[in-house]
Amino acid sequence: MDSPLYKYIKEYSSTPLYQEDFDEILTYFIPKKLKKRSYFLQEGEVCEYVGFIIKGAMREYYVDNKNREYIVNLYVENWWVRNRESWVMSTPSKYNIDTWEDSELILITKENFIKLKEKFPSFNEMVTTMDERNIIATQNRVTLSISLNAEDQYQNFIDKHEYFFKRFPQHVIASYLGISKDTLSRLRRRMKNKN
Amino acid sequence: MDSPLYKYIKEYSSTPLYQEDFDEILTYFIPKKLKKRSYFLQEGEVCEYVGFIIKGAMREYYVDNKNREYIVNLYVENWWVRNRESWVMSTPSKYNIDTWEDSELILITKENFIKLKEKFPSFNEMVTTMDERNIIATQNRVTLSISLNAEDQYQNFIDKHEYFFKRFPQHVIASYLGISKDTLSRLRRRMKNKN
DNA sequence: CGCGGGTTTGATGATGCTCAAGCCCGGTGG
DNA sequence: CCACCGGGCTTGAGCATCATCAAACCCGCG
Repeated sequence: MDSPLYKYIKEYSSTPLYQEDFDEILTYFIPKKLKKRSYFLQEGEVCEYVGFIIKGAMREYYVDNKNREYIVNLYVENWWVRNRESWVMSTPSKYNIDTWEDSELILITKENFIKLKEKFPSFNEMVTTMDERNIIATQNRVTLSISLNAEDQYQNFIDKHEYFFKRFPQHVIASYLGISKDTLSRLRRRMKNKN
Repeated sequence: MDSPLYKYIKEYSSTPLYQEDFDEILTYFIPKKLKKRSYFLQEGEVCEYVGFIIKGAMREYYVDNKNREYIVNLYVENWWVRNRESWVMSTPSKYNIDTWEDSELILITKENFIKLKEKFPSFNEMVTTMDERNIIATQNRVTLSISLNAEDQYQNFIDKHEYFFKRFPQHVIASYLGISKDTLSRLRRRMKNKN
């Protein structure tokens, strides 16, 4: 089986998963293609679906009252995408999610997602693992943001997230790190001169 | 039943929980008292237990190579405490967790924690809810840290976390917010003058 | 050739840090 | 009862870092 989702479940769960079970799992998903720069979720909408990214790149961002954009998450192939708060609470999203490249996803509703967790132990285990990793990664991001300066944050980003680094332009990465594109450009020059 | 844990499970799960089941759940926990300023977890140790705080206040912090402390999490009554990364991965913790007040906890090992999730649906649901809230809260913290200046972060902290505000001194809150105690002191004066 | 998106650069200013000193206050021991 | 101590908070001077804004540049593409 060469479905990316199948591989993903195998990787993040130790419970066996039979072919026919996976086939059933797949029936709960809806394929969806999104052209570059189209919304997966817009501020004010309730996030009804979780998406699994087969192909593409996406970003999640927040717009403040001065119309500044802050990119809070980036997503590429084999990532789950949703706004957690809106999805869990069924409240209007404070964030936007859109595609940075043409993308292919498979979508599933919250109800079906929960159903799959109850019915298939391997699916459930995969979700637990994924959530745990999410918690660890986000916590790490907080720690880095309060303990590192701009340059060290950027260096750490390059080291740990090459898969993002190759896919998004500098000003997107700057926003993700909470620094201005100008500062990022300058510190890149400084770093280049050092080596 | 007036056990704080019982109330907690009821609050964070919609599945019924029978008295005798809860009694069984409790047998998996180990009571533990910790005097003020003693460690729950020290850097380098593997986090073997999750603790549920019955009484007390704790902090989790990171020490960098210049010996600066960065407080990354605060905990009070009715919170679960652990270092997630060390607990999940069974790797040496990069963080310290200690008590800020005399505290009473009940502890449970990872194996037993997983056992309870499998055996008691209400326990499992409570854990899911708790993890989801954790993800939402931490994500929010990231968003705030990249989009707000020091003053607005502090104001937001006061508004959203009075239960921490009352329990920890200023310099601890400053560290939690990623700003220096001096800056916090100054912006408090500025804010006072405004009103 | 011109356009658009992305990056660089300079000038300037705001924000927050560092370090050292002093203050306040509650607790303790003589 | 007073002196002292320690923890926490405040304050000032000087400095480092980073943001802002505007302009220029670069390059791929229609």
